[in-house]
Amino acid sequence: MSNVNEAIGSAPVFAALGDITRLELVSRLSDGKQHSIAQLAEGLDLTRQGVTKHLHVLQNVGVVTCERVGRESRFTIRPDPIAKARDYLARASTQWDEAVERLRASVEE
Amino acid sequence: MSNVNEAIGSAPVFAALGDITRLELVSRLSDGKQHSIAQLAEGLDLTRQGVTKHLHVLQNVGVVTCERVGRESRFTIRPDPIAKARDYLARASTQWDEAVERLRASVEE
DNA sequence: TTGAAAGGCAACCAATTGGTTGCAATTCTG
DNA sequence: CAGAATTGCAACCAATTGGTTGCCTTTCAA
Repeated sequence: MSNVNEAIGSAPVFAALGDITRLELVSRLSDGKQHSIAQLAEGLDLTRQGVTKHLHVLQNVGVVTCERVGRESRFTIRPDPIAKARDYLARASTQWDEAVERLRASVEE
Repeated sequence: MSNVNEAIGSAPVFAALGDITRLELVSRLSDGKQHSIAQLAEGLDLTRQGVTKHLHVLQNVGVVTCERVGRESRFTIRPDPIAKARDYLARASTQWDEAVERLRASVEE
């Protein structure tokens, strides 16, 4: 995939991570285990429905998946999208690192 | 700074990057050079004011800075916030990598 | 000096977001 | 079975977002 397409592919993931509550949810899910909604809502200062909405946002960009088990909805983190976003930022950093280095060199030459 | 505070500190940066137009602007600014608004707006399918608003969003989270020179506003990328966000994602990845590894080990033991 | 270029500011608008409440449905458990 | 737990769905709401247009100011250049 081209760089630019990976960029626009990562934008929705960044948007999903751009909320403190969702970042907290991702953090709680980072143990790799399955968590029910009630479990994830615990201690957060908003209603269960609010948490549900945030989980759906994360699900829509593929950061988490959901599996219904009995009366529970169990959410699990899905590594790939975040890894892609991470790699994108890593390459972006390298890009301006090198650019700045070239600028410095051309000034000092 | 604690991990959780770095997380909530990165949330606004993620939010700022969670838009295709702004991601494109960051990309154009990744050459480390200064760019005027008119220059950055070129080729984008929205008005100059639209671009200005996006630049302000990026400026508010510290991703870019602005310097007025003559009649131009020159924007420059500012590495730090993106680097912080990158590091946060890197640590998050490591975190669930290790967690998943521990889970796998405990299942197979 | 006069016109064009670059940008700031404010008002306005539709769509989205983040949140709520109420209620119905399913599933577990004593 | 009866009640509690867990969730889904829909309606509703205020605030934010992403975008526009119109107009004014500053600055550059012929």
